[in-house]
Amino acid sequence: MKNELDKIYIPSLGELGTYEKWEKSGYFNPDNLNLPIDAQNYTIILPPPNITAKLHLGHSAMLAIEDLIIRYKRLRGFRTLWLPGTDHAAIATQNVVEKKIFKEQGKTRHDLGRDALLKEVWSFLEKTQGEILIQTRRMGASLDWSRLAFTLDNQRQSAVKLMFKEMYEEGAIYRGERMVNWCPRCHSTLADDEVEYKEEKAKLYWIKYGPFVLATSRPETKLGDTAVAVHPDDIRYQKYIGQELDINGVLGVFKVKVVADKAVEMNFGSGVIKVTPSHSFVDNEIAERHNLPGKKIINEDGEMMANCGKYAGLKTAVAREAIVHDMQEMGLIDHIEEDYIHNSSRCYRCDSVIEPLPSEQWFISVDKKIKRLGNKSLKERAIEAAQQNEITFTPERFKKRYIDWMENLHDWCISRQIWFGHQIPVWYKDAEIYCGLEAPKEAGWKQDEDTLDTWFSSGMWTFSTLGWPDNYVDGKKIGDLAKFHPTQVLETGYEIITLWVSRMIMMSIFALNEVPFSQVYLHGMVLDKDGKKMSKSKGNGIDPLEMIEKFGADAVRLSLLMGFTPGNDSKFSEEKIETKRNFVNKLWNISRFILSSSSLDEKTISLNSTPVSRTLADNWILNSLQKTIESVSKNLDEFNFSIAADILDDFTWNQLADWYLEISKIEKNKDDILIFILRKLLIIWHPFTPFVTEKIWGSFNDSLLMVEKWPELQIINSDFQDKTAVEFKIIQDIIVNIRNARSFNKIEPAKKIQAVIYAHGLEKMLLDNQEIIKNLKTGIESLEIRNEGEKINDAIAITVGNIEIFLLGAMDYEKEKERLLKEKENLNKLVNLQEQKLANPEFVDRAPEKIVSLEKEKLSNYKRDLLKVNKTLQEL
RNA sequence: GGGCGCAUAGCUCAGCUGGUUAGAGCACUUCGUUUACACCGAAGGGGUCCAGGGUUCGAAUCCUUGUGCGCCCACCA
Repeated sequence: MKNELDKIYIPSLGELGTYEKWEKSGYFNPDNLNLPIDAQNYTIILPPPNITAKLHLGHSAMLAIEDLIIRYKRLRGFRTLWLPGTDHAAIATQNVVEKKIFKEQGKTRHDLGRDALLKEVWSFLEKTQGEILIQTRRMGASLDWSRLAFTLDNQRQSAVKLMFKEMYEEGAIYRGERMVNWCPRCHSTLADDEVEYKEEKAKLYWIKYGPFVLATSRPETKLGDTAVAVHPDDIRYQKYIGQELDINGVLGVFKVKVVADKAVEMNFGSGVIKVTPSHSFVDNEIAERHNLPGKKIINEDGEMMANCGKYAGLKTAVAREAIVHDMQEMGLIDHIEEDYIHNSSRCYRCDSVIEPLPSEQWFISVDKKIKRLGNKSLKERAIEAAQQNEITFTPERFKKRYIDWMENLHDWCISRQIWFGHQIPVWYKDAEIYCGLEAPKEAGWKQDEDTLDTWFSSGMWTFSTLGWPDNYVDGKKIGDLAKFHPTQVLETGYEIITLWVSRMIMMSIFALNEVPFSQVYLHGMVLDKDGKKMSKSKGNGIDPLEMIEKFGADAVRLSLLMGFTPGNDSKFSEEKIETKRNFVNKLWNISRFILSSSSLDEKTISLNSTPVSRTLADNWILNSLQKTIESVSKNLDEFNFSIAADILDDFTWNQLADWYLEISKIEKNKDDILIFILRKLLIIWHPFTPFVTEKIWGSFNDSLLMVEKWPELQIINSDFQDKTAVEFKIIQDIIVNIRNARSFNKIEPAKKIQAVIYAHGLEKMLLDNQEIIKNLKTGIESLEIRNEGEKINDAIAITVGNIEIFLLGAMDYEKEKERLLKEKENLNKLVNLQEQKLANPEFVDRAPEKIVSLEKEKLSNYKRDLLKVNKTLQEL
């Protein structure tokens, strides 16, 4: 079969149909690939996008990279699984929906109640999830949709429950009163990374505190103080350490202990701090070290508690004013610093000020020694995995970031006081507590109202999607889990290495005692053209769908793959996509040119074996194709996607299109070679630009390109390879120099000139290629090639190595003189430099011999050229 | 405060373990509608590789200091 191609490639016409063809073929599903039993498996689990909003360009980059890897591996004969899914993103999603409801109906979640709110969330979710899946398909992602998962679907729900239960039974999950970040507005704990810090001005109160004067920004917490602390080395306060002091406060005299702790900085403030163990993280740690009691004085609404006398019931900010007022009357305020700048901690959702509170919460213990992990803790195993390179990072520097973060990890608070998410599978009845997969049968049990941190379920993503726990029987993996876990690569943005990557590693280690992936590849962020983060509120975002409509998915993919190196952010603009669109069109037209040859018949078109090369150019291009295949394969194997694309781009445009196709118009009968190259080229480009390559392939093949075989690395025999490259370079140089000379001398392109070439030993080679030299945009009317001859006056003289070229009939003496003078100057400089270098005994004695001889050769070449130029100049 | 990264052509960036005259795309200048492509072709101009110091026969590349950006973590009483 052979169908004519249109003059310009219009992506929007064919992409949907092409994707449909792929999907219908069933080849996205590894079970349908016709592979030998011993084919290796290759798995990537797609980082599930949040269903809070449509996809942005960051997601597109992720899809482009992962699809590139997967398509490449599929072509190389791996049993590839790329598994799709979405993330319920508990807090984020509930927040979006809450805001929406408040805007539309003026109601809060408490007005609606749990069930009604959840109903709203689910209907919201259905809509955005649909949009996300459409966007993903439009990018060309070859995901196995038959295995689509959601972090909160039924299967994942039962997996999460079991995981919780197992961890609870091992003691890896516990309930306890700990300091948490509490948002009084959302009524929920926040993870450390959900807290944002904002610099702002506040008042700093210097208060009289027994024998001390100390600074505080929160005088109301004085009611909860149980100690003061100083640095152990601070000579000013040595005598107080260990004493118990009576302190005068707004509610009367109370006792504090003086402790010495290194957390206190001597040079900050007065070097004395008050310790409020129940309402400050630092103070809490000090209290733990010194065994100090805590006193809770602020409740979950951010109000002063009953134990605060007349201040009870006041919001903390109000209480602060009142207490400062009273302290001033009592003469307890030394002075007040007005413009004190500090960081206030805020809720990342509602911007409320965070209250650190002791609260009853569920935690994952990262330090507990766990029997099934050989009496190591989750933290130890997770660090070990990176240190011993069970998991490697690209780029490598993120290994350090991961390990540093892991080492400082505190117990992970996994309970959240929101409604959307996995409800904690624990039931209470009076003092009894039950953890299980379902509610106890008897009446009177009440389930814990809290839900789990969203990262708990997404931490299980690599194995919950592969059928854990059903596929894990008596400690043995079966089915998909056995085939596809551990996965090969986790590809994601570097910003969630701590939030997500680390959690997946811990969860997988606990559940399966194996790492979830062997390789972590981290991409950077896609920024706008000014280097700012794209965001909806700033309105600087670029909508991927719009770009796909305009330029095609292939162009969008290429723009995100090229010039994008691992771990580095990339500034992005529409122009970049445009240039890639141009390339896609170029590839289209190259194919169109090759396929439109009238002599192409069915036999040639289906030809798959290496054609015999007949000329130097044939040899050169096949040789070059082979090198390209080799180095593209190597770079893809090493995740150097951008470099691989650059190499391919260079071959396709600068070698094939600019040279070989032009030559093929001169040296005829290259159909077999051209079609051979085209076949290989389409296969290699396919992982980058799947749509256009599949479309072209489909115009002369009945099979699908996506499951073709990657070319063998050795396509031609390697004899004379180097000779070929050198010889063809000479031809190229001759041509370029002639064009150059024409351009410099302003010889009109249409004007035909005569040329005489003295080949000095390369006569035969040049004669073999004289048609090319004559016709390849050099505008030569007659060409004479001889081994040597007399110098021709009245002609533009060019030298290429030993070869002398004279262009007759278009001499402009002034121009030519100018050119030669410039060349002379340049050569003089080079000769000087080179002589200096070679006169340096240290260089000659100590540099490798190869380098020295190379440099010597260079010098003699320069000198020879200089002689020639001088001679010509004289003659002019 | 601790850690990491970046600084190369007007712009966006490549340049791995040091070795021909430092590259690409875009932009710019000149020329060109040759039957694959104007989403094109030919030729060209443009760089003290942030600064200082060091290692080396040789440094954009390695070490060190400084400057200017960016990010991550901790959080200041």
